Amino acid sequence: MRTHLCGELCEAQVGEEVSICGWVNKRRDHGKLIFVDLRDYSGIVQVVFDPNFNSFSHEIAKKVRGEFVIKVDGVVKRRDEATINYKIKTGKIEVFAKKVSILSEAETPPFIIENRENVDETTRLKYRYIDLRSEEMQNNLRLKHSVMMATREFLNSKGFVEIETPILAKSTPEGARDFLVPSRLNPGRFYALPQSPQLFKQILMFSGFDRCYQIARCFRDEDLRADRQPEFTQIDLEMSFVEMEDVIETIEGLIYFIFKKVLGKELKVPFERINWNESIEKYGTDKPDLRYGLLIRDISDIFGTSGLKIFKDVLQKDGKVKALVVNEHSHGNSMEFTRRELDEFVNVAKSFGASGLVWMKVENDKIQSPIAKFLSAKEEEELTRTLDLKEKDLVLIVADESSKSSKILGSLRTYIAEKLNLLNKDEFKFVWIVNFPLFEWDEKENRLSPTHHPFTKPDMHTINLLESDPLKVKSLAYDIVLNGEEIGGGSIRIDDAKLQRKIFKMLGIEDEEIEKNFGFFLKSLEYGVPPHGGIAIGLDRLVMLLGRLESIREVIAFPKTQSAVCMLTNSPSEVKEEQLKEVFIKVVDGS
RNA sequence: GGAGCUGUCGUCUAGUGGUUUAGGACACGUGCCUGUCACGCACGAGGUCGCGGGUUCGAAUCCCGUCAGCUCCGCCA
Repeated sequence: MRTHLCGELCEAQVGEEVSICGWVNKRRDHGKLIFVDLRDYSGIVQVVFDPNFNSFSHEIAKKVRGEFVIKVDGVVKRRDEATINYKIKTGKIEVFAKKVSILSEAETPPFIIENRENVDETTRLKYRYIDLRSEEMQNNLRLKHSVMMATREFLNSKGFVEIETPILAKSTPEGARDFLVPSRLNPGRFYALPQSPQLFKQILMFSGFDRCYQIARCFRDEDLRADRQPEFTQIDLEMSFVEMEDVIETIEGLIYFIFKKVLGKELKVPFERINWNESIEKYGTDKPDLRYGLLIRDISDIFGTSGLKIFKDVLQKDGKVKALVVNEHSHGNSMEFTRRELDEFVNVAKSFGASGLVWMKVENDKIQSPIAKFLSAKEEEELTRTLDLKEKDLVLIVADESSKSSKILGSLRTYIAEKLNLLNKDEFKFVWIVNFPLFEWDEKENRLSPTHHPFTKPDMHTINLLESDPLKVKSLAYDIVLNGEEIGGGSIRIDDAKLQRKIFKMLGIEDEEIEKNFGFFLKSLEYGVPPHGGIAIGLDRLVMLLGRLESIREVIAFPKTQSAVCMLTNSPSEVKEEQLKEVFIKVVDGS
């Protein structure tokens, strides 16, 4: 049908007869001459319809409109020096049309493709087939494809086997909310779409595949965010006879390979590592952005004898006074915060759950602050020395329960970094978070819950605390963080049925529930299991960051809105009564 | 479940109680135009101001509710 792609035509084809197909990007009608910019995925080329050259095709070109799909047979000609368009790759040539066929007419498009950046996302999602024609979306999805290709190439070369696991899987009440699928053949029973192929990939290790991976679709029925969709894709892998170091090394190799292959960028490996508690202490989060400083400091000691009620009360209740130092060093240039901006920080901190925020700024070598008059000379001196305060430095202080004050300042840290433009968009800063606690305390349920997941192996150096102080037990889990986004996480898994059962029990799962939900898995652990571990990398997030994009929706062809609706197909939708009957479902309350 | 922001021709937007018969740009239609590439010129068509209620002599504008989209908190083992 065609001999060339629009974007690949160049001076080499001058004089040749070519056939090209594509969408009409733009038509410019000069009465006699008509110019059409023809677009396919490779690029744009100008087609000239000249009545003196071919009057028949010129007549047809009069009817052509934007987004029509046409086929053009013509001759490639070199453009006159004066008419060269240096803005496009094919600007030195043009195609003189001998014959044109309209393959498909098109309604006037709801938006101009080149203008998509300014168009409401709802409209773009409703007409996703048009949005996807844009250079940006083509690039984004092709970028994702390249990452998938590189992943397969790398893992295949390391002895991994790609194995599929069920999409119709088993519901386990642990973890995220499941998407349920009713079973027509088994009335009243349900499959669940997998939140991850976790247990299947472990069992494949028990089956002796040694190493396997899959580019796996995962489903979680939780609320959406800019970086979260109800269905998303993970690079999911599992390895036998390995320790944490082996998995980490494999992933560093994979990420290095992807960046080299896809962006031509050589990353520094190995990546930095931070202990989980250090991450929380210094950055107030388990996914720190290391592209900038703004460290959190514990200044409780300074206020140990303080008469200041807001600090005294917190410290007496075992809380902490913590500070975020915003200084010229981390900012890169001189700064001055207005009263209005300081008030804004207070409000932002409150929106993150702070009961208050105290600010201090150094002006003319004096500390200015709403609490300045309550500070003793000694406290002021210690603050200046401990935090190494210089002229114009700003200190933001939160006093609260230790982890809460860290978390609030961590959120504030991100907010300020964005506001002060501390983020280098071209930098890729990876970091491993290690030494996670095995459990967290679930305030609402009043029981232990796993930090990673219940199959994570405890760090054997701390296993003796399992009974006495379970919250102090560390795990062999690891997260990989890129520019403040968690892009993956994994662990060495429990390979002992007795320990696995004990962990389930500690999580407060009844014996009966354990049998019902995990009986098959506990049994599989009893027939010869290799030490094993793995990791899952969030493919969409990784590609989003690789493409320096703001939203995961930009790397998913047909994403859902924040209320989990597909604007293109209008799913989810109601179904016919008969369909419901077949699967024994009765809608009780649709509201 | 909660907080914030947004909603005006196909698209992007101006309009903060009366001069609005809701204005502009792009797109669209018709005509003219042989070198444009953000083509140009002329004319034209196109709006339940998200929806419902209220306040007012008068509402796109103020108030209440509601819906939708986005960002965030909770949630995401």
